[in-house]
Amino acid sequence: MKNNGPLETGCMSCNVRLNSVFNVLDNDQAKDLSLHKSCAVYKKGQYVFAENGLPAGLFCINSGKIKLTTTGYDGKEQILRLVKSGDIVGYRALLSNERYHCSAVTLEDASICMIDKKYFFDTITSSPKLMFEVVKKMSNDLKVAEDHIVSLSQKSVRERMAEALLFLKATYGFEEDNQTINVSLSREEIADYVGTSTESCIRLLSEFNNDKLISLKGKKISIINLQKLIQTANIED
Amino acid sequence: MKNNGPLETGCMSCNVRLNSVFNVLDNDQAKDLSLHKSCAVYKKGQYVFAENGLPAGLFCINSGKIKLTTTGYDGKEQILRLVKSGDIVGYRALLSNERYHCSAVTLEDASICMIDKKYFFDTITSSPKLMFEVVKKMSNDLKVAEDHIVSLSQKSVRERMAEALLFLKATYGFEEDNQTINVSLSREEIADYVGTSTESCIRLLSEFNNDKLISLKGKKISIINLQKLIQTANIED
DNA sequence: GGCATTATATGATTTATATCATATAATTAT
DNA sequence: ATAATTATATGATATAAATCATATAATGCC
Repeated sequence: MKNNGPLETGCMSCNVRLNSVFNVLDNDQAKDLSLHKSCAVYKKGQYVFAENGLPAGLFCINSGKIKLTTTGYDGKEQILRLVKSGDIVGYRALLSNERYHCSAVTLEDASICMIDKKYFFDTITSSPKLMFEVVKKMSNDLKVAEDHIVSLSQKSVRERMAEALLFLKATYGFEEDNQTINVSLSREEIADYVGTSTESCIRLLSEFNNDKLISLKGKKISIINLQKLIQTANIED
Repeated sequence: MKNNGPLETGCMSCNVRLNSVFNVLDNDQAKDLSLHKSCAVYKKGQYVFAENGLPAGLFCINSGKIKLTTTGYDGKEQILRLVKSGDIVGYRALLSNERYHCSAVTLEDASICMIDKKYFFDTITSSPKLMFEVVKKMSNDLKVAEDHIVSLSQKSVRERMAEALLFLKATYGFEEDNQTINVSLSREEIADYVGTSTESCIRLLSEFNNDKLISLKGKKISIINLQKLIQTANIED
């Protein structure tokens, strides 16, 4: 996969107010915002930002899916978050004035806006509403991370694998057939999210397939028996 | 351990401005703040707040140590964060207007202030400086949580155990002897942080003790060979 | 102060999962 | 198209760590 960098385009088509945190802005604020953002088109596999880089602004996903990934030990990747259109990325390092501690990589072709750093800070400083939206976003990411910690600490790889499929479904939803998870990840990427080896990931997916919990077609995973998958994930209630 | 609830006291002795996030307030703001907080003394093992409860305010640790813990699967505890004096707790649920997703329990006798919810919201809304301090705090907690995810995903229990000791040292520091970690946790609590069984935790501590990386005296753990402990934790550079 | 309970310790056994190995299928490049 | 590379699949083996078991030490309680 070649990385020629994103293709800069105008912002005619993209409406940043569709992005969750910005829908608290009024019309004037939204108009002003569009003057301070630049849109770009990214090919699948391109970096939106990279670990250790300095944030120049806030990224808003207009379309496409993104993984936030960090390099762990012996170069093994860890997928920390999965992001969908409407979401913001790169807000953590930006807000705390740090370097990125993870990279953002597109999982498919994507259209992404960048809002200038200074403008973003001015806007959230003057709009508590927007600030609270961003805070809620970070708060949710923290909660999700801590849930992941509990899962990694206490669940088997098998349970976490089932849980991961439910998480992918919750994040990206189904395709039109109402059963195929609407994202294409390699087995390795799934393993890098679950915290297991690629082989174990492949094996467990095969097993779930044999047990008719899911069905596999290339990278496409369909949930056939949701109830049993939930049981396998050992989700309490 | 009996839980008779915290003992309410006046706020003569405690100075909330010592708390990290509040040192951005000016004198007038700090004076005003002390009118809207109430101090209480907690015995070791008491709950400051409990999972699923609704936040009534923000807690500031004047003295004492706190664990944030959540109940995982089969009732197994997971320690999510360890908090020391000067820190705030309960900010996440408060800011996102949710119920607590973890409990806060004192690890030793503690003196803790609570700042009224409404007053806290008014203050951070009118003081972007304070808001940014709280945001930085949450940002850091998110970073720490994500580092923990990588560790849980990619490291062995043995490595994580060594890492946990270094983490405890980094969080609470040494006692006067300059080698004893300044916190008393049960083996089970350490296991609940590391994500392992109590037996494995005990076994590994014994092993580190035999290998002269640490020395054990009851719940007190001293780091004898920091260099080797770092190696055992497999910390990269 | 002695009894009950809980925490720590350590041994024996089992098991989930990583690792190593090899094969086939699917992409990508030439 | 064909070769080369990468992804997926599955078997065999090794091992870290959980679990079960029992003993001792420490702590809390009447």
